[in-house]
Amino acid sequence: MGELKYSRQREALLKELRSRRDHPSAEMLYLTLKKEYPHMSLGTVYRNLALLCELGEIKKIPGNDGSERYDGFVEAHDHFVCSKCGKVMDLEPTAETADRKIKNKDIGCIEDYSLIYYGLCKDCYKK
Amino acid sequence: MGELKYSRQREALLKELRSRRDHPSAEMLYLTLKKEYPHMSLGTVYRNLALLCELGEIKKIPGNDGSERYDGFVEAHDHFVCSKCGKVMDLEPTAETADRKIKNKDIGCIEDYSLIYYGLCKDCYKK
DNA sequence: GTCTATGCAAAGGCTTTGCATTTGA
DNA sequence: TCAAATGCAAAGCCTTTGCATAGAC
Repeated sequence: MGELKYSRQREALLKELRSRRDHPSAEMLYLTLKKEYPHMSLGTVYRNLALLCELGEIKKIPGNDGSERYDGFVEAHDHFVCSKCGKVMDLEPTAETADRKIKNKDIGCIEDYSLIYYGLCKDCYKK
Repeated sequence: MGELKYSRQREALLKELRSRRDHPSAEMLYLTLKKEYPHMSLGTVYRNLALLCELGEIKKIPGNDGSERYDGFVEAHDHFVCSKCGKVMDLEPTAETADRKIKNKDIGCIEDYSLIYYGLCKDCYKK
């Protein structure tokens, strides 16, 4: 693989993702960034999201509506996804889960984990 | 919504899913069922998978390769997904995770959860 | 100058949907 | 008989890719 060159778009994307905790989709990010960079393309957003994931700068979360969500915070934490409105919220990590080690035993080597709770968020629960 | 009518295809689909623990995708199921029911269509597989999920008979697991995987066993348990070959394996549920209750507090109402570990399976780890 | 990143649009892959027909009760 | 389920194909949606151009070093 080649060298990594600076790109204004990539910097803006990472900055945007680090500034919000609402776990946006690629398109949500695209729409936001388009305001500042009118020529920004969706392809560039996807390419940089994939790159940033590989670099470990961000994380991908499977959304409930067919699109992937992105999280600019990589410290261990869990998520809650509202089945009705699709909102994604952060939860404190559970110690037991984070500590589980099965390296080289039954499974192989665990590198990461994703714990997602599903249900109705406060707002949707009321209705 | 209307009544639920018996369908040979749906029964075969559920039976197939209950008979294996490899968490197949819709297409994998389709290919298997096509042997017994040559006219089986992918659309029918998808429609019945969605229906069985709603009924709580099966569960959907976000795959690592862009396609969803299906699990015919709904008792609480966790999963391990190999980042290399895409294989999905079962893991014992972690008590702490399963017990977490946040109903009506910070979040809303938790109805379900999905805990997925990522890494390299035994086979892929060796290489 | 050279290689990476971008913009744009087309292509891909998985899933959903429309509609005429078949099937279960 | 009549709504539900199916088969088939077309349409949808999100994401990836090809290619010419712009930008970083």
